Amino acid sequence: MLSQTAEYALRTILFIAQRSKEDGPVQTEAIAEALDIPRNYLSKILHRLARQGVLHSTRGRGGGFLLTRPPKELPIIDVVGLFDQISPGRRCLLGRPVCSDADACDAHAAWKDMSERVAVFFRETTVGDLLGEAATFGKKRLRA
Amino acid sequence: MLSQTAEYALRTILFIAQRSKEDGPVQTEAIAEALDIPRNYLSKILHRLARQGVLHSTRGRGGGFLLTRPPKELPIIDVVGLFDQISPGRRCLLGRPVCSDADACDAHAAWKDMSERVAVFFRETTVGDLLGEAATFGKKRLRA
DNA sequence: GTATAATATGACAAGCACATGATCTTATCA
DNA sequence: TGATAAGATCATGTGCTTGTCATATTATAC
Repeated sequence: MLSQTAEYALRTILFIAQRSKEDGPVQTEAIAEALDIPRNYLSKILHRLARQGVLHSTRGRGGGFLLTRPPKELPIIDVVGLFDQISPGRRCLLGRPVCSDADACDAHAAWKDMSERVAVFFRETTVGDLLGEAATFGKKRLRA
Repeated sequence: MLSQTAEYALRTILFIAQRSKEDGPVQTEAIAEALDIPRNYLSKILHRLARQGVLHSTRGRGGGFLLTRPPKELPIIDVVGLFDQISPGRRCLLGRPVCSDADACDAHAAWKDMSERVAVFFRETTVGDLLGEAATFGKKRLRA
């Protein structure tokens, strides 16, 4: 479902969210070792997350990475969306160049429903939800 | 969602299902041209579909490919499943080596629900459904 | 101001999905 | 039995994702 890179990114964000609460900035080396991710590859992922404003990086002694937002305010689409294309109108299952509500293939309605569900999941689930800091995900969905 | 190869395979099966009704065995060349799929690449896909019993191939003059089953009895998982891994317990979103109902990450329940929906779609939708030969798909889902 | 700790980055290589080109094999027809 | 029509197969190429190695850059500590 997710590319290797996007999965690395998501696990990394979750790790930083937890670890930084007690220990402050989290170093690349610590993440690489804890999550078994190649160090330099991870470094590039971290850099990209920082460039896009999800992480804040500081260099030098005592440096590392911190979240720029509280976990509950960080939807996971903001993490995986940097690496994988999740939502933007996943194309027709049958590869038809045009497949809209108006001009639909037979799979269109059911397929659209599912791909929208997936998109909603990534948009509405936050890093905080996945950490169990606030189990709001299930409740939100049930109430709705 | 589907790999390029699996999409080729599905479109090819749909094309053969339609075309063979009137014209008998369908040749690689005709499919390649009509669907704009590289000829030799298609040839390998066809060969694989034949090996797996979805298609029947005949060589020589008048040869080509035919479905081995009526479209309504051919779930699309039997086509795309040869090329993409659709269902078998899509792994944990967070890449946890173990992520079961018993030992679940916080995303487990919601994620499982969605991946199961996708699997059901591929299992219960047939080639016939997609051709509109029998618009049973929507009806089935609505009745259920 | 030099040593050290950390991120940043450029060059490159392996592996896979996708694709191409050439050739081999099998069947039909005259 | 030779020409032709078709699928089968082998070798190779290309681009992207993933991963590696080496080095540059920036900050802190003493």
